[in-house]
Amino acid sequence: MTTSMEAPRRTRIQQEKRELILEAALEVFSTNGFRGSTIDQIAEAAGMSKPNLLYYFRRKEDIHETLMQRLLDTWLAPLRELDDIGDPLTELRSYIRRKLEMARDFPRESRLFANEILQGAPRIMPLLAGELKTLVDEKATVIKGWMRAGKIAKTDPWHLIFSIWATTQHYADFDVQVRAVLGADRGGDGRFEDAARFLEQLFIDGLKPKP
Amino acid sequence: MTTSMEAPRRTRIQQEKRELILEAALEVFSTNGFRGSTIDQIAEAAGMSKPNLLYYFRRKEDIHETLMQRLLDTWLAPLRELDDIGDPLTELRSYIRRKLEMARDFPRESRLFANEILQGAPRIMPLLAGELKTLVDEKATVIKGWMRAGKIAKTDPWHLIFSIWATTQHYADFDVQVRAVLGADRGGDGRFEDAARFLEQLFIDGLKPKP
DNA sequence: CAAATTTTTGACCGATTGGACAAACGTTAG
DNA sequence: CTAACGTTTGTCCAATCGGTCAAAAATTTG
Repeated sequence: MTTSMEAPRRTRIQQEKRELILEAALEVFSTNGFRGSTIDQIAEAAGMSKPNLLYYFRRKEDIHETLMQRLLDTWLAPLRELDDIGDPLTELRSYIRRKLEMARDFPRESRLFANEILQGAPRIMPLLAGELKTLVDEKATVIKGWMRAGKIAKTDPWHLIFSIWATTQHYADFDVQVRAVLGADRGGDGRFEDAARFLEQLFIDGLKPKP
Repeated sequence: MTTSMEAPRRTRIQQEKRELILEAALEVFSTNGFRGSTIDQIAEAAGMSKPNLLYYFRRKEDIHETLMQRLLDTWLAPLRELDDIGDPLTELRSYIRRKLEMARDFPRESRLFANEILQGAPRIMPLLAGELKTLVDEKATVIKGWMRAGKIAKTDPWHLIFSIWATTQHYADFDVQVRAVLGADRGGDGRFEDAARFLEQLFIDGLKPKP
């Protein structure tokens, strides 16, 4: 019984191979951008021939689109968890920590997203002005509530969120630069812990309510 | 007398046309990335034919290289001006303001740079580990001096610089996202002044020496 | 087993790419 | 005027691009 809604209805092989392709495509797209990446590169990284890859994804854009859809869900998860209940400073601290952990653990996803935005977000603009804006506005209201209640210092919630995004994602998107500047001694694995300490001091201490 | 050092020795037309090409290339490269841009696009944006463009720059890479060389000088100028003499908080405040002004006035340059770093900085890696690291280390020492003297609060100078870079450049590199989230009412020209106020509060208030 | 279906491949296509080249054109110095 | 030099263009090329297709190979189903 085929319903009007399109159901995936995928074989075991299809599921596995599609995952393999998406993993390879994430690697390639995140370092070369969409136009800078070729189907051949992705196919080779996935260990299959180009026509075989095109059997699973008919067009190059389809791979990118699937990747972006998945990305946005996991990418915004930390912000979604920012909750009204619970201590404001604790909430913000764990939000910053989670975002920094994502920059550390999923740098390719961060770069893929950065690439898309840098080029004017041609493929996800509607999502930015829709779903994303709604979410940010909602959380900005929560933060504003904390400020009105005197729980944290008064600032612009939107620009606060932007700054948290910018500083945390910087360690994924500009990783080469960070490591080059820090050098061999400080650019090792410890750089994320240093960053975590610094960002906590910058944001959390800075947000403590002023007497 | 032709010296062994290569001297430009350019015609007036050559100078003008090269500028025209570089201006066009900045526009194209910053929005499409290096591999995503074509010589035809640049030639059309510069109002000339492709062979004519290739008369002034033999290879596509030459245009990009020239652009990157110029970029780095102007890009690091604000940090170079960060001076030991003068009030520390004033110095840092004007550094942040200058960086934000550059994000506002030269977003294409910022995106060009971001594109290069995102893709692993294949063409400017030596500069990052050399000239840039030297400059940052030098300024970090200056900042550390201020901290030791009790003029500003103690933090990690390197990550402080990273955060200033990240937050200010965010308004150029992620401009589409910022405007989409802020919406029609707050996403207008005033967003840079809002950002300036927020960043001053975040960094400067946060850096005031603790009693 | 055999038939049906899914997966994989090699060969191929038109379009676009970066770049070469010689010829034509324009400009200027003697 | 004319020879030399600087500039511009049309044409062309090999390589690469995204994508098609029919047929072979592998797998699943009955």
